[in-house]
Amino acid sequence: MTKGEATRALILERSAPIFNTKGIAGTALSDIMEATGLSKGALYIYFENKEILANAVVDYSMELLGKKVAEALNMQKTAKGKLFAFIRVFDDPMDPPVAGGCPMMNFGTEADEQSLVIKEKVNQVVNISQQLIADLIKQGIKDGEFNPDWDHQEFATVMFAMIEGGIMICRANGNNDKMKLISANLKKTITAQLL
Amino acid sequence: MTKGEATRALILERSAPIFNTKGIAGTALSDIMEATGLSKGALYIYFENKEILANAVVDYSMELLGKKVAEALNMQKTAKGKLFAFIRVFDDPMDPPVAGGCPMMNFGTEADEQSLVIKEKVNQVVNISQQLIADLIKQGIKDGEFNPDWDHQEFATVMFAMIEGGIMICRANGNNDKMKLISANLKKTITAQLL
Amino acid sequence: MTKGEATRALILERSAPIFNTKGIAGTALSDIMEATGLSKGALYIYFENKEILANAVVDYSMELLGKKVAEALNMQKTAKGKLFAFIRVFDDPMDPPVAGGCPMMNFGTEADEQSLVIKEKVNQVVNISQQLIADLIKQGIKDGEFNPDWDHQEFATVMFAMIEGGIMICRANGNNDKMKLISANLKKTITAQLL
Amino acid sequence: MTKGEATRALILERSAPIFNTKGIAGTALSDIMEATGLSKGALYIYFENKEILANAVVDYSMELLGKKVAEALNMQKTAKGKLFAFIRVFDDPMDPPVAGGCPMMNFGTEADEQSLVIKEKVNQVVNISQQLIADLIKQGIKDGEFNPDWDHQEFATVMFAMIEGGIMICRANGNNDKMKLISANLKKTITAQLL
DNA sequence: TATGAATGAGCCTTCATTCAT
DNA sequence: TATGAATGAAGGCTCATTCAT
Repeated sequence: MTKGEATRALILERSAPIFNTKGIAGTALSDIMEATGLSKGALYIYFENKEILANAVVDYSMELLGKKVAEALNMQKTAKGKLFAFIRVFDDPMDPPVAGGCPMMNFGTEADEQSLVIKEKVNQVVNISQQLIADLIKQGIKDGEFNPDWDHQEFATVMFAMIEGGIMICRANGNNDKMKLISANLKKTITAQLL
Repeated sequence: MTKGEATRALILERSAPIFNTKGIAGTALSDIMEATGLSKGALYIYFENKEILANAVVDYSMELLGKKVAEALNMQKTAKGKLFAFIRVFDDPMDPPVAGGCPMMNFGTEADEQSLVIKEKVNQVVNISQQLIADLIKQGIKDGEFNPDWDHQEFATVMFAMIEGGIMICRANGNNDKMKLISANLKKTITAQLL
Repeated sequence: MTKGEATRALILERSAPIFNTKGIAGTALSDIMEATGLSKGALYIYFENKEILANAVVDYSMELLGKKVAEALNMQKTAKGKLFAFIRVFDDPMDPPVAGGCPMMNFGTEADEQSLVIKEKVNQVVNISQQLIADLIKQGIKDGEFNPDWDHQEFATVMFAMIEGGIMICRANGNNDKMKLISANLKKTITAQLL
Repeated sequence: MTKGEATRALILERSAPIFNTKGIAGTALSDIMEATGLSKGALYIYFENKEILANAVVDYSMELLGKKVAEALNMQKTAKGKLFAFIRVFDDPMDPPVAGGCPMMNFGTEADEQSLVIKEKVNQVVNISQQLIADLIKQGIKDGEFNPDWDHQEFATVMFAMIEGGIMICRANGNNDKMKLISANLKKTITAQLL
């Protein structure tokens, strides 16, 4: 990794929590200068403009989230284990896998009518996430782990919605209480489908 | 209503969808001037500064949402009817009860680390909403409509999370497909608790 | 004239010599702030951006030049008198009719490959100027003042080119010496065509 | 020519049309980096700063123009031939001897109140050009080619002014039409002085 | 009550310049 | 000789806010 590549990586790493926290419109380049210790001019060496930086930060945050999920899932063998691990990744919204909250929700709500590019990035991750859950269940059914009549597509959407809604509630509340309820409920439903 | 009160109401009415759509940081006073047809000076007569206007807009949006829910619920007699009506209010995220999307999610994610005042307003509505659902179930149980063993507190949170998560998915997708799945699932669960 | 109109006029008046002297690219908004005593924000009330201001300044300068020429010509009765008056307007390139030099040459050379809008504005004034000279001669011929065989179209172009070239020479030299030669030569040619 | 000298020459060659086209203020070092394929640091090895580069480019452009004129004149024997050749060099302002337009006019108008050094360089070339024409005529008179009463100093200035003014008109017009008129007129005047 | 002229801080961006490698 | 990472001043522009009218 050349020095330039290291600086580029540093910028992404340090900007991501800021964008995720303050929003894209609410983040000033001066915030990023402060967080990185770089001059304004240096930022423009690596990112043509703020919009391009914002897009790169969204990509970075989504990839980071994906890695955290993959890591957690890889440590499990069974479908049930993997589903429970997925839930655990999002179990603690006050200390989330990507600093600042859920990037899907944060960037999604802001981009809704601001940036088509980011809206589409969010859309893809939202879809992939549900598909991942659905695929886990399908595999579990194939392995004789789950009830073959379980509607995996429906449950994937319900589970993903419950997690995202739970994040939203907990960040409003300022505590994780409601997420505990939700993850318990999800685990109960999953367990009920075990053969 | 004096002329002044009418102007104040007009400002709130016209600004609400803009703030809800573009976010608070992303909304300029010039946007509101354009939407209301008022001069900059006039806005400052009714609202001391942008922050105070934003707070008032959040209140207005939450009240509007509350009214839409109350209206829908008042047309129903049974607890089941009221729960179904609640779901229907949020059934169409692409044409939501408050223009621009769900104000709880939109203002909540932005305010998360920006404005404690708005964060607290959102928190209250989030809690009241769950409480409303829980109370409907409690009443339904008292009236002999629902299974008395139903955990109303848990379901209230689950249902609210599923709706909010569903809104988030649908706005990312750009269509209501997944919300149909979710509301069908919710109705199925509710029906299952009927005596 | 409202206060706003007065301010707008002031901005044009004070910016014109600066743009004409330093060029459009070379003129900073801070130069105009200083010259007008206005704040940056105030300039943007009257002109959407620098390009629009520059275009307005070009218009203003060309109109000013046109007025100076018209004024000088209106004081003369004969075609010869008017032609001589035209020459006199440009007789003193070190103290030109529009402060900073000839706006046709200054804006024309800069706009050449920078701004199609200004290039076209300059083109029009360049053509109108030659046409004005040609028309004066035509009128003089009609009035029996000039030799009817005089090629007025050719002379109009030659005279205009000599004046513009003369301005360029004199501003390079830093004195009006060569312009004296040129205007004497022009007057000689004109006189030679008198009947 | 060492490699360093070659690089220095390359920079001048490639920058000249850019400076001549976009102006000195309007040319960024990044334009020159792109045109030369060199890094920022490399440019600073050969030219201490932008001003010194600009001065060198002006010198280079003027020398290039001088060479083109000398070449054209050397192919002619008679004074008339040389004068006609001089005119031909400037005959096609849309495809001028130095790419981007006449450097005397372009650099002259910009430098007028910006750079005394460049203003003086332009002044010298403007004077030398007229002197060259005057000397050609003087030689023609001495050789018995031209009428000895011809005011060579006056005509030199008139001819030079007409050419420069013609260039300005044609670049505004976007075509060479008026230059044809002007060069025909000049040739007619010269021919009239032949013995 | 309402306007609109004006401000100034702050934003994004560009650019000439420097310097370690 | 040449690179490219980095700087910081300055440029154009936006925007919340003020205030005389």
